[in-house]
Parts: sequence; C-alpha cells; structure tokens
Amino acid sequence: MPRSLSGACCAHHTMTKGLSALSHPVRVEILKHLSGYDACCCKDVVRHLHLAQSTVSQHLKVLVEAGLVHVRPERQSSRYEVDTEALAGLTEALARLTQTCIDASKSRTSSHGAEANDQ
Amino acid sequence: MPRSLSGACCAHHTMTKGLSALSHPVRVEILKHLSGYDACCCKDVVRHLHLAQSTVSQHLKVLVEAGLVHVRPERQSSRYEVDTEALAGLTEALARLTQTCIDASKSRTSSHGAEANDQ
DNA sequence: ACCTTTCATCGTATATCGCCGATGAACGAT
DNA sequence: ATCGTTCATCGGCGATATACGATGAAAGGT
Repeated sequence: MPRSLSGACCAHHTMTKGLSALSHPVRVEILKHLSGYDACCCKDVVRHLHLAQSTVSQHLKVLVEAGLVHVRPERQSSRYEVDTEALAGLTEALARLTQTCIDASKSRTSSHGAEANDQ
Repeated sequence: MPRSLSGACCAHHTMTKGLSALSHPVRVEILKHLSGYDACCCKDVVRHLHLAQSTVSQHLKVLVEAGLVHVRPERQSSRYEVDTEALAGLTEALARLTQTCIDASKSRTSSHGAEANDQ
C-alpha cells in the first residue's frame, strides 16, 4: 500500500502529505506515545497531552489520513496503532530526496563546477 | 503542560519546522531544481514553475527560514543554494523518530504482548 | 540621465489549520 | 430504561498559509 506506482508526482504528493502530518509537534508527540504504549485509545492520548479530546481526535484523524496510523474503529475505545512500514517508507522517500540533492551538488562541484566558484 | 521531554523539545521544533517547509509540493520541486542547477536565482525558478514571482519568493523564504536553503543576497540576482547538510540532518532526525517507533513496537510484540492496557 | 532586469516586500483575498465547547452515537453497567 | 464512558463530528473563532498584483529598491546596460 505505501507503494506509489507510476509518476514521481504521485510520490511527491504522498510524501508531502506525510510530511505535512508530521509537521506539527503535537502529532509527533502523539506518534511517539502511540508507539510506546500498545492499545492506545484517544482518551489515553488526551490524558498524556493537555489538549481537548476533540483536538486530539482531529490530530489522530490527520495521522490516519496520511497513512501513518492505523485505527481499529471499536466503538467503545478505538485502537490506534502506528504504521511503522508507512513511517519507514516516508523516511525513505525523504532520504531519497536528500540523496538526490546531494548527488546533484556533488556532480556539479566535481565535474565542472565552474559557475559557482567566485565569491 | 507536560514537560516530559525537556531536551528533545527544541529538536522537535527544529524537525517539525523543517518538515513543514517540505510539506508543500512546490517547495520540494524548488529544492530539486536548486540542487540540479547551480547559481539558481528566483527568476530561474519562476521560469521552471508556473507561479508568480512573488509566490516563488515566498516559498524560497520559507525554505531559507527553515535552514534548508542558503541565500547570497546579491541584489541583481540572489543566489539560492540547497544546504545539503541541513537536509541530511532533517532526514536523520526523521529516521531517528522512525527507529524509535519501530523499536518500541518490536519490544512490545516480542517481550510482553499484553494488549489489554485498559485503565 | 533613462530604461530594463531582478528581487523583496506590501496589501489583499481566499482557504486551511488549530483549538475549543457542544452534541450525538455506541457500548457497558446498573 | 437510565447512567457513565468514549469517541467522532459540527460550528465557531482566531491565526496562519497560499496565491496574486502592485510597488520600490538595487544593479547593469543604453
């Protein structure tokens, strides 16, 4: 599922969506909390953070929609769980982007690297 | 305020700021373009994308403020350059978070698979 | 001098985010 | 049936993000 089939545009969109989900400190904290304690429910996260239950529910929704968290919608207390594969895939996507930029920079400075010399 | 994380708070904020900067497809595209072509100026990016010059300038500003891009403010044509070390650092921070979550998940499933963590 | 190019910034309009309280639904217990 | 608990969703409010055009400043060419 974390696989993007064709163009890089789709992959970009998937990556930016995931990064957007992790671009808020509260959601990063939620992710760590979910990974630390199994069988996490919304109320559990609410108790750990100091936010309203509706706010936490929305943050969880963002993480779920980004594919980084699985939810088992049990009526009494929904179980939230980190999708470690999706998280690893997102990390790998960012690592690929980083490596692309590094390679491009290195190829410029090693092969010709003419136009960036003066200062 | 749960100050459970004293030292990691700053690191979290840095990471989320960087991820926030990369959470927009246009900025990812800008980053790739900057790494590919040296001596990139704003107008160059404008020509590559189909956005107004002011919009591109703002996106560049976001990348600069996140520390992912260096700018040499030459008046005629400011030079933008990817800070590959900062980008690598951000990637590493995300990789650490991912590893933390994976380790926590593995320790739960291997040692004690207790799921009923109800209060 | 004048004009062009390039860029940053301002102002504005729209959309989304982040937070909250309130509400209703689903389930267990009494 | 009546509570109590848990959770998702709605509506609202303020703040931020995204996009644009317009403007001004700096440097170079005429």
